[in-house]
Amino acid sequence: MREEDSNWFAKWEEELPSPEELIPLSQSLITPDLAIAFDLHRDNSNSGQPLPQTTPPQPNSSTEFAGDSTGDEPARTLKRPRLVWTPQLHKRFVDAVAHLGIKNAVPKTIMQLMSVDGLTRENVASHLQKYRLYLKRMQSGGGGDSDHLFASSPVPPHFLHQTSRQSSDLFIPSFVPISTQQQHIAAPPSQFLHRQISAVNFTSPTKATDQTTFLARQQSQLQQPVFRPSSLHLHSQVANYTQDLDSGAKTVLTLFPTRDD
DNA sequence: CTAATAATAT
DNA sequence: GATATTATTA
Repeated sequence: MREEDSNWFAKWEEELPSPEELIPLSQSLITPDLAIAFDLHRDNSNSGQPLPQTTPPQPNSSTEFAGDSTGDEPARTLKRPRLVWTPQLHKRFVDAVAHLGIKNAVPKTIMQLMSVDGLTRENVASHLQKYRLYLKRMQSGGGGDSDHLFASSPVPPHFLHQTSRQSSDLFIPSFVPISTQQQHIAAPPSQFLHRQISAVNFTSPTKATDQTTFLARQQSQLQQPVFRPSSLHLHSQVANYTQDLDSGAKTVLTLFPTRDD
């Protein structure tokens, strides 16, 4: 089965374009601020889950912020919409876990590595929990037709084999710097599709993954519609976390700006 | 952090 | 109403 170990990554890296990868997800992160700014409080009629394939538009190119109302400051204490784990997002998750190694694959670290703005530790923790259950279930019974999301991303063999420890994950080849060029979190209600907000998300600076910071940042953006973040921006930050990895971990990740997803 | 349970969406 | 997904709590 060793051969598979060599191959699995090859196949993985091959990155075969699955339908999910191809579909243009128009999912952007809508901050509570924006939500309220738009007068959309909690429309659960349809706001929750955007059907993956029913979301046609891709008007994300516009960096315009409709109606930057003046009185939207309280980003705190507001409940942000449910996070929707898209295949892409999940892939980032899996990548992060894989590259961190099971050992360091804890919510906090994963979150940091993912560098997905707006993503909280709780989000990752919850997803990680479910992911572990999925792995377990897979070892046991196998064919699970329910876990469509998880099935969309290949599961590194390492995950299945050992339950804990093992840092062999370090030898993993080229690591894709998880740059947050266009991340999709939370689904925009259909109503909003008209005024689709293209939230340009940059990775967190040094370690400020705080929601507050993030929110503040987005707000700033709203007021300064002059952002065209280039890749440069990104990897300078990405390079940062290298030190943050496990103290024993020497095999630092090779981070180049890749526009994978 | 992890596991269990509640809440919410489909 | 049941099931799946995510959030919250222990």
